Amino acid sequence: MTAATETPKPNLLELLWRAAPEAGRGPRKKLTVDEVVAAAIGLADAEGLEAVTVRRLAQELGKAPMTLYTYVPGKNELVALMLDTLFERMERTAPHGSWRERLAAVARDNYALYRVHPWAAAASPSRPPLGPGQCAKYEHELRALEGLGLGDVEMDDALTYLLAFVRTAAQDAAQSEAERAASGMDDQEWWEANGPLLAKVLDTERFPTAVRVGQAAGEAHDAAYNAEHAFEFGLARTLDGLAALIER
Amino acid sequence: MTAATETPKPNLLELLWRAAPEAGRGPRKKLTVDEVVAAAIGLADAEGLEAVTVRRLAQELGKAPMTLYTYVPGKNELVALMLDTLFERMERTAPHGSWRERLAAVARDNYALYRVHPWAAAASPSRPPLGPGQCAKYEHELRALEGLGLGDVEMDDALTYLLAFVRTAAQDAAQSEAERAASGMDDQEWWEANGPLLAKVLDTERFPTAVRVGQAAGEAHDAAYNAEHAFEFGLARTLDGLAALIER
DNA sequence: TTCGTACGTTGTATATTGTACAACGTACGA
DNA sequence: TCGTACGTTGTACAATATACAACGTACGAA
Repeated sequence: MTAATETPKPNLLELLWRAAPEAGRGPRKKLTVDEVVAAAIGLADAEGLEAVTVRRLAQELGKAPMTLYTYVPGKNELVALMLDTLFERMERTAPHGSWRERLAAVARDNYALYRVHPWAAAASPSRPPLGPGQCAKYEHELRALEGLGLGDVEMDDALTYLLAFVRTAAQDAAQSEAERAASGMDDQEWWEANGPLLAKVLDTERFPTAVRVGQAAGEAHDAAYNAEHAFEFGLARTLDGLAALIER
Repeated sequence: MTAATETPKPNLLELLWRAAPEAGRGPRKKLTVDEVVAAAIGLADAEGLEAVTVRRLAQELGKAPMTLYTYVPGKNELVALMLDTLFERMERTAPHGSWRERLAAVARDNYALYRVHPWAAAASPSRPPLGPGQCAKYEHELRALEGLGLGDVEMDDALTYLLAFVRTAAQDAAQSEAERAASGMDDQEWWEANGPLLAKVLDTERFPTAVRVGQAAGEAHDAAYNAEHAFEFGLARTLDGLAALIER
């Protein structure tokens, strides 16, 4: 019952800021948190986040699975670290031009990040933990909104709104790709398989507008859902929406 | 090698439209797909989607786990059915007023759905499978966009954009609540635990804007992240953004 | 220099998950 | 009436995160 020998789990924040008290006695660590996180990111990039299991990652690093728990308290914390590392590394276009150009650049930087690391869109929460990467990102992105006459709270609201749009757009794009890949059917095969039933069931009496618009949308985009188009359309709308706030 | 006795797995679309050919011989089924789906929805509402396991759901229905696979080919299909059922049942405010009021009503109906069934926001893809519920929903929502001078493709784009916003807002709200509940810390406890480190690490030299704006935002909302505020702010922006398209 | 102990490493083990497979029995159609 | 298609279910398996304890390393005090 002696509480003296308790080794408290490192906090997520301490981990993010690499503020863990370094060990004294015992064997030297043969890895670093950064190496573990980098390996996890590489694995996720190559094979998706679902391939990042403790076993697999350990194997990739030439260690036993349980070893990783010395570096990271659990898998959730690992993912948080992966994300913050991405945020730290990501491209930050130097701000210039009108506020609209500056915000568009912020949006495109984020979208590019998520397109290169599709797993990140799904993993990233609306309010990421305050790691160094996230803070640097927040600082940079807020600067695109300075000097526009917005209050501090409005600046945060506007940025959160913009980033949520981008994250969702990227998430939808990645998911749509993943579904296509998983089904193993291209569009034509899908229609051959499901067309007859749909034709029977989608009568224009019950769903006149839906059938008309759905068909038009389907034909306009080469796939059933064209992610890039949705992003461009949404970005324009989002900036228009912010214009109503900024230029009021 | 006789292919005559193959019982092909029922297609997801067939399942959604309840178009499966009813069985002839053999014992009578003691449940229906709808009962299974309804039980799953109830379970998810009460204890979250992660509580909906095959074993648990079977127990709830007084059956052996594997029995469920007679009604549903797998868990993915079950979730799709749960969602479509929600869409079928959901409130659809009768359209009236300006286009802005009509679209706001669509957004609020969706938001209300996701707030009552928080698991649905996370589970629902950007393009849900074309079940009867989804079709009825699509038809109803498109009508709020008719007669505004938009092309068919633009109508679909605009609706997709609006719905993605609502889904994300609801998702973020649910996630923020879940995290709060999971951590078991209220805001004060969190600050007591993490404040000292943050104070050390967030120096105003590196992150001047971030610290200033972050503090203002944190104080403005009673919690670190106020979901309802984000929804109202975002809805206004989203409608403003669509206004630029509609009233051009 | 020595030696106790804190701590890194790892093998084993457990509780959960989705679902494949085969046995069993029911009730329809010939 | 009876064969067989199909609903039901027990058992089984692979994969997950991670708890626990054994083992050995190397630091810090003697």
